[in-house]
Amino acid sequence: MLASRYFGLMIARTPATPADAPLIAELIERLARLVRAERHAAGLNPAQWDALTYLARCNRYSNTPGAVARFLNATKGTASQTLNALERKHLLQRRPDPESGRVVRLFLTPRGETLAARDPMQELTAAAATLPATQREAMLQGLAAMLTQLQRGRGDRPFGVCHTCRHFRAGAKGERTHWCTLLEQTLQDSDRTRLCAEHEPA
Amino acid sequence: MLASRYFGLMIARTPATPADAPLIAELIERLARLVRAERHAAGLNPAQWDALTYLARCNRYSNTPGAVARFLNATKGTASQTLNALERKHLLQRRPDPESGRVVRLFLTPRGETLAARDPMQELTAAAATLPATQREAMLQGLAAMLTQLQRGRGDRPFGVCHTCRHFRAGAKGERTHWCTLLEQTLQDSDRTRLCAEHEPA
DNA sequence: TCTTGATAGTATCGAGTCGATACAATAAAG
DNA sequence: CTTTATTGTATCGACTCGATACTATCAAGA
Repeated sequence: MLASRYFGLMIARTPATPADAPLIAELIERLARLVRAERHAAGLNPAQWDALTYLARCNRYSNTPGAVARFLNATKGTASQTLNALERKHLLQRRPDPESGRVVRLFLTPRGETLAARDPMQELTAAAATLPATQREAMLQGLAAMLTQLQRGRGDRPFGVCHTCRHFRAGAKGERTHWCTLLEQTLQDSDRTRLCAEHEPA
Repeated sequence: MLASRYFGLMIARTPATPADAPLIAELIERLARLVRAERHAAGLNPAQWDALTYLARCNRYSNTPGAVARFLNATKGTASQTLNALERKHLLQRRPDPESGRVVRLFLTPRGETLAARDPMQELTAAAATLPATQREAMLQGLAAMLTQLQRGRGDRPFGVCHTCRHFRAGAKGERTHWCTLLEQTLQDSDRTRLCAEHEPA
């Protein structure tokens, strides 16, 4: 129990809360703040990095300003401004959707793709990689549980990847195309592991 | 392994990195962003909450603008502006240090103290509290390890509480005063669990 | 068809963050 | 007694962020 003695946040606010719960919250906050500081790099700021790396990782139905806004937990207005900044820096292009006149599609430019691969968050990843495997597993589950619980409390949708979605229908063995029953669209094999704004857990 | 399938961040950047390390990083980021959104409350913004709650929890030698800046991982200039905002809102008072003419001491007003107790981060704490105890323990250790590693990499000091510091000399049993060998000052019992900017692990 | 309403996105405003730079004052060390 | 380091502040420009107001498009019902 070195950790809890080391970072002492002993102010117990509700007696029902276990003593180490506030410590976990504190550590998550401080880690996030550290990465935030790290993410003022390459002329981008944290919000811009978030949007850029989201767009590098979402499937082709989730590359809209609205999806970015929801992913960033920001209002549409705020997200729109961040997208303006990325567009001004020629990392991103807005194009009208051919299907629907009120939808805008976002595409990274080659420069944007290149930059997205250099996300400063890698430092956090590297730190996580040094942990023993069993601990990583416990953290993964714990963090995921915390996130889904908080999101449920806010009533917003949690963003997942296609192949864990209840609208996903895998193609036959060896088949490289799949099907989304919600959008009624063909999915490429590469879409399987991409973030989708319409994701609903199976 | 529901978690890693649910949040698929499959872009392995270095082959040496375990597959779940980026997931952990991603989850920490998203949790932090959620809390950040939550922290636009009571007329304060996240940076102001950070400074306010730090000042509510630090010992009386660490309530300076410089310590706030280091705790927030911000420059002195940025921290100074945040402190301006808090002072304008009458949550905080700057007073010159009687000992040293270039040091400023920060004191929360009664309103500031009251507000600090209503930190929106409590939601994160509540989410952590629902986890099983063994998982909390693993997360605590893992997060602490990640934080210290990142801080070491940046070469900055990690902020701990007095009674884990190598400069701390506990008073005799039942004694309510202690001693700091660095500042050569008496410490009250209540200081034992407060954050100190000069902290060095024992 | 007309109309009402929901949805997707943008523009603008004001307060504030944030790093960078420049600068003041004080303290310490030679 | 002069450097030099430390502590803190002011100002600038780009940007975030929520709030508000707005436009355009689509959808569903009368």
